[in-house]
Amino acid sequence: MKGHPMDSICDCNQCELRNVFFESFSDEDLGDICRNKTEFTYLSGETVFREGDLIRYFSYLKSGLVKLFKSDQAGKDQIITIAGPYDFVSLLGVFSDTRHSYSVSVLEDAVLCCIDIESMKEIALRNPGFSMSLMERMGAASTRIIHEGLEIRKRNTHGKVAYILLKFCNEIYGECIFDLPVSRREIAENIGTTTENVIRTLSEFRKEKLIRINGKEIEVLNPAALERISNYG
Amino acid sequence: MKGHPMDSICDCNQCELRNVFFESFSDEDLGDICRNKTEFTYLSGETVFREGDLIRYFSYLKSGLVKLFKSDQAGKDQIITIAGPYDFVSLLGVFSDTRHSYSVSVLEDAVLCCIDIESMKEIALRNPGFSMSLMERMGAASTRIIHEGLEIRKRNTHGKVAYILLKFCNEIYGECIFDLPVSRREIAENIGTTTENVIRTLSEFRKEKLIRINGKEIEVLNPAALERISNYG
DNA sequence: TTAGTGATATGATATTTGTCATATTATGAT
DNA sequence: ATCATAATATGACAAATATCATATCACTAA
Repeated sequence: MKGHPMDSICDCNQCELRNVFFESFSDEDLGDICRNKTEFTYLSGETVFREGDLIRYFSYLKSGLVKLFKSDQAGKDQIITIAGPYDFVSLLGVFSDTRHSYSVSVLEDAVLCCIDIESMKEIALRNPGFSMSLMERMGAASTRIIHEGLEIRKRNTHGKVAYILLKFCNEIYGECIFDLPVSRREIAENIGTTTENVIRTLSEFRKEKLIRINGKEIEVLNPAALERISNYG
Repeated sequence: MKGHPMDSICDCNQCELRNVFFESFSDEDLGDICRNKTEFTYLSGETVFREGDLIRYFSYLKSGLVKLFKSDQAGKDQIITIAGPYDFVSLLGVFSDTRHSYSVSVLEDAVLCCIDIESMKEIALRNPGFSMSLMERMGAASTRIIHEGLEIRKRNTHGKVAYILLKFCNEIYGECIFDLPVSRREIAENIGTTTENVIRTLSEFRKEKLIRINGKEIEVLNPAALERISNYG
């Protein structure tokens, strides 16, 4: 699946994300980026790229939600992280590898800004301030993923599920009521347990009135108690 | 603990690591690095820096073995990774953060090459090729840590212990017989289980003649079987 | 509509893992 | 040498987790 290039190419000068990623840019460099970028829209369920595909773009998410994941030989997936607006879709390997080391697929309709990787390298090479801020931002993204992995690794199943629910509340949606963008199986693939354990744990949280469940809709009724469980209760 | 600056400052021109980290350097830049770096030696058990300390250096390991770890409020440690020669000690946060987000201590007597962080930033800002190769190398380091975290997350205890033993064989020492540089507790802190489980699992591997144990000395007798267990047997 | 498939849900059970107790061996300090 | 402490080791048991079976529900395709 290739995504759908937008007819109306956005104007990078007006891009609300300019300050986030390209603050140190001159107008010329911004023009360069603008000419060498394509915006792609994807529908929920579509694949952006697969592990092993050639890297063509440096890309970041303007809107929507995607998952980064790896598949093993048995076909089982392992979710690395869920990325939202302002997050990078191409991680650090983008400048050193020729092929993607993970797959990306879309959880909620998404718009990606994709900049031709060779152009990106050229611009970085003649704009050291940009290289530096890129390094800072990509460093922060990697640090976040590493940190999240450690947080998950040290928790038991209850703590893991509480942790991921709070991530949806606090980081992804910013509210205590939301539609889960992933299946129970995907939660399991994210936190490293089985689908049944996720379902069971969610049911237990429901019985204890910590959350309300209606299919994909989740409401966190007692965030403080979930925090306690997440911090190992 | 501050480490012990070497009396004989090495000549970066002669440094065997030059090709690894600073390939794109001009002689002038190399001279700059050389003037702004200090080599520190540390003994096994010493601390290089602690989580929360101000970042003063960009540093990499010339020789020896160190652990990168985080401590929680209860004082329990979690090992992020074990780093060897040619590995970075300062990770990606080094250019964006002011304080270290993890601690580093020494497992085997180590020599660190430490370059003043402000000098490093200046040099990177006027040498975009260097920024780029730095980004590539730090990217590869982060990718390795993320990958290792995923590999650990998906294994059960036997698989985790087999995985870490094979890491010592294949990646750290390059032979099947070696002295464990870490305690059983540290292995547990690395793979996310308890000390008892590590000890028990090692004993089981010994009883099944997969390994030979003599205190810290380990010999892997059946790497193929360990591989099978690591790949989930 | 109906059949088929995948997601959610729950129970039963076996296995794995964590916890607690205890003993022995190393290691380091005085 | 002696003491204290940490590391290693093992058993017993409780708790957590994985596995297997089964049922219902939702959704898609024909």
